[in-house]
Amino acid sequence: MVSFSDPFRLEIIDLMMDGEVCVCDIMKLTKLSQSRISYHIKILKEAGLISDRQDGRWVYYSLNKESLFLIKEWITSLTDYSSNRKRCCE
Amino acid sequence: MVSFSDPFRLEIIDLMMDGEVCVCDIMKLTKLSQSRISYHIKILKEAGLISDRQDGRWVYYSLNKESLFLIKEWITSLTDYSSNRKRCCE
DNA sequence: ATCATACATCAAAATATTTTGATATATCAA
DNA sequence: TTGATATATCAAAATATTTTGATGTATGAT
Repeated sequence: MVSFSDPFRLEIIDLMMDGEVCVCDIMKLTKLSQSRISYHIKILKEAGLISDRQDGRWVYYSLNKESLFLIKEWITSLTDYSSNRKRCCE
Repeated sequence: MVSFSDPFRLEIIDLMMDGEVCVCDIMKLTKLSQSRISYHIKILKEAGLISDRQDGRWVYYSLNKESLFLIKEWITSLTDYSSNRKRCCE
């Protein structure tokens, strides 16, 4: 969740919408530098949001649907549980 | 989305799960300082994630279900569109 | 009118994140 | 085996966010 916190990471996530991308794809599509992309990719990977698959010199990244699903479930739980019960400092 | 990026904000959001809370509630439940809470509340408010309602000296905050729903839709679009089509640097 | 309470705001300090540029590693092609 | 490409990693610099403590504002109680 906390790894969603950077606009460039959101951009990278959006690029993965329609399938696998390699760092070189992201470079072409975003004009970000290579090390900058690797840095953000690392954060997304550590958060479990993306998966990687190496093929030769390329590493393909794609969204990890399961973790995205878990986040959706968390958001659902936030709103569903809410009974609008009021509370305050006694 | 970017406003989810702080663990204390996530904690505050979780507290709002079961209804409205005021800053004083959050203070009691988290032991964060008042100005610290106001700071995070402000960020959540600016992101449209929470709504506020004043009642006398108290301000009650609650989750904005619509904006949470929009986030869920965005996540859904990320995974649903994905046809796992491969792509690479030509 | 005065005081206490609830919360907001502000500037400075503390801390964390991001960017950059250099270098490292692995793979493939020639 | 040499050279080029794809990506990772690192340390320093740049930048952004968060925390703190002080002060401000509005409300309601006495």
